[in-house]
Amino acid sequence: MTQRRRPTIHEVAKVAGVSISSVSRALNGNTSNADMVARVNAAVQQVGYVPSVVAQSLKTRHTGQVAFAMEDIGNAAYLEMVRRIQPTLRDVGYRLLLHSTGADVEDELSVLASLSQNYVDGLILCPLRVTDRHVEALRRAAVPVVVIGLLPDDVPVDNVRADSRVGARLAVEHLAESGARRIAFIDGPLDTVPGRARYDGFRAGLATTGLRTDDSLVRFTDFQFEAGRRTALALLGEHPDVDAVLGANDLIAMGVLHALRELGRDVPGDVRVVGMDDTPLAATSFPALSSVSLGSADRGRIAAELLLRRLDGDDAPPERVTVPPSLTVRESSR
Amino acid sequence: MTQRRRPTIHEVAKVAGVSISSVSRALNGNTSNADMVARVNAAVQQVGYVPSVVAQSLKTRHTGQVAFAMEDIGNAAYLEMVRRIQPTLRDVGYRLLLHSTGADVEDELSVLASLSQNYVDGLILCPLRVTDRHVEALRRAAVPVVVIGLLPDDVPVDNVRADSRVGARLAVEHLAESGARRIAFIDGPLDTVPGRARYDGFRAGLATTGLRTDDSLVRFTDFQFEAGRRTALALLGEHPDVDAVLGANDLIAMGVLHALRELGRDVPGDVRVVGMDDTPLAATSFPALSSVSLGSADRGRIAAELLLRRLDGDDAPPERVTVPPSLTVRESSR
DNA sequence: AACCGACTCGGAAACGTTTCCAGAACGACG
DNA sequence: CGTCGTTCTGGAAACGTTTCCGAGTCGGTT
Repeated sequence: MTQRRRPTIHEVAKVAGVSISSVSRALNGNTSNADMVARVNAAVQQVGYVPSVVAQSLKTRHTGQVAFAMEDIGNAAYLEMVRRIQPTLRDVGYRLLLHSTGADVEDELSVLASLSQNYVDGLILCPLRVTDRHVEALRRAAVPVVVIGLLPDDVPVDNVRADSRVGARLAVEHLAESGARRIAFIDGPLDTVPGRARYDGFRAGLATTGLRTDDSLVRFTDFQFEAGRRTALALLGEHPDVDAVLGANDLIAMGVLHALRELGRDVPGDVRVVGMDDTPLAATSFPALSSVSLGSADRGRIAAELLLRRLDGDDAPPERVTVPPSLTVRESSR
Repeated sequence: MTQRRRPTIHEVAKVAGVSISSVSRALNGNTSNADMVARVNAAVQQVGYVPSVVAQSLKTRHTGQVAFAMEDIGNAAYLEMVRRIQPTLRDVGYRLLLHSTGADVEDELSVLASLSQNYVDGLILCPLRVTDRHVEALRRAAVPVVVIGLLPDDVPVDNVRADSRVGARLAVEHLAESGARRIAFIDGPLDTVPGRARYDGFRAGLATTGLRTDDSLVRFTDFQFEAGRRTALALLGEHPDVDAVLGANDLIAMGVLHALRELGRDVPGDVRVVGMDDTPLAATSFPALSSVSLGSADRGRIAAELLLRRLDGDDAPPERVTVPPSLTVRESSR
């Protein structure tokens, strides 16, 4: 490997026979003399010059980079977000940095703190939960931040949220309309933001449809397939009269489908099932799973757009966008 | 927002009453005088100093960043890779940049070219296919590159590959051992690297098990769920005697499962099904899908480790690692 | 007591850009 | 023909670090 030093703007200037300031101007379109531009371009070609983004960043004080931080990219919801955030940013020339915090609150905070190092121009953050220290860190963040998820009203930061409360209510109303009377709910942990919101939405749905609230039909477990399966087996054993189950996410709902199959109950004939998040799992399961989409892709796109506005210098007051949920009915509840 | 300028090493030096060189040395552990270190640290605390990584990068000529480029992060195989690459790099202080090239060869090449801008210290690349221009670009890449996927032998670049040929053979041998005699294969496009390798592996498996090769039982379609389902419906209509189907990935195999269900054929009683890639889909489908893992997570981890070695200055000849496939047998072929 | 080596510290020069500023060139106008 | 305004160019100063180099201090050896 020939360890030749890569050419700088000085080489170009020498070859073109002009000053480095003229080279810079020609390359950045700040010159009108066509002859100068042509000479510089020729010299650039000749020496194979490529600007150093690091030096540019140092001088211009922006990096052309944006970070996205979330718990685990393996989570389908975050994955959908990345898939929309990346092209949105890329189209206007930003690079995307990924931070998987791995469910570690300290790690989340250290990402926020590290923003002072100025290695990115902005951040999109999906916090697991929002502590006082988060609020403090968000207040003094060195660059614009957009938070995807619930956020106290007084935190001066752009915010995009899903409405999983309404989402859960939608699911319950749909199940009730299609004839279900004994609707069970398998939720995630109640001390997480989505777990809580979905529980509230479930009860709200029961209330609006006039169904009786029976907390013995509600279980809290992890947002995982096996957890959903085992919990469903137990629940259905104790309450054979259940005629519909709402899973707090698609993985749980898939577990429920498995459990029902093991118990020999027909879906949707005996029991209807609905999941949440509307991941690719839902469309390919058998029977195909009805699911409430919480608009992950949209949330990602909107967050990216909000951030881009800030990076453009917009200093309007922070915005709060709520993406409405939508239910896709498939065979599991038809 | 108080637009106060963030403090530099000069502020720290002034407050501590020492020179900027001493501050730099103290912060980088190049000084032994405990008193100096203490004073500098105190000053750092007092003014709230955080080093500028951009300035550091300019001076030290490395950025602490690594890029990972692939077609689409939505693909489960790439997703698994990212999930292992990120922590591996993070543990030694590197940040990860994501490039989804979106099946665009030009975009892939432009990523390679952009390496000359020196915004990353290294790259992990999963090329769709390897053209002459790729080879040329890889040869003159400005920073170390590790390629995940097939690569001509003479390209001087670290390389990690799966062995989907052996993977497909494994699947066929397993199906034959469990009693299948008429094994069909639904492959992806034959002009893609994995499509070709899996086809070869399928035929090799038939050969080693002594089963007759019948190309009317092989179909080429897209690596997608719907494609798999429709192709399976057609295939099984024409050949009702098929007693096993290998899908070239899990999505195709899921489509096959659906098709069999629509046709009222029992799995695995009437027809056994095996997929490839061993994605999360496989474990949650019903019946749970047997699948050949091509070691995406391992490939990601190994690629990251190889790259780290290069970044550490290792200039040994390029390495070539092949990750062996492994079959996980689940209900769909038991 | 003088000298020598080891060690520490400050000054200054990089790293590769952008941009401010001042001067040169030049046409136009009085 | 002199002056003024405009346009273009080159020099030089940043941006915020790291690191080289030389000067100074100090303890130990002859």
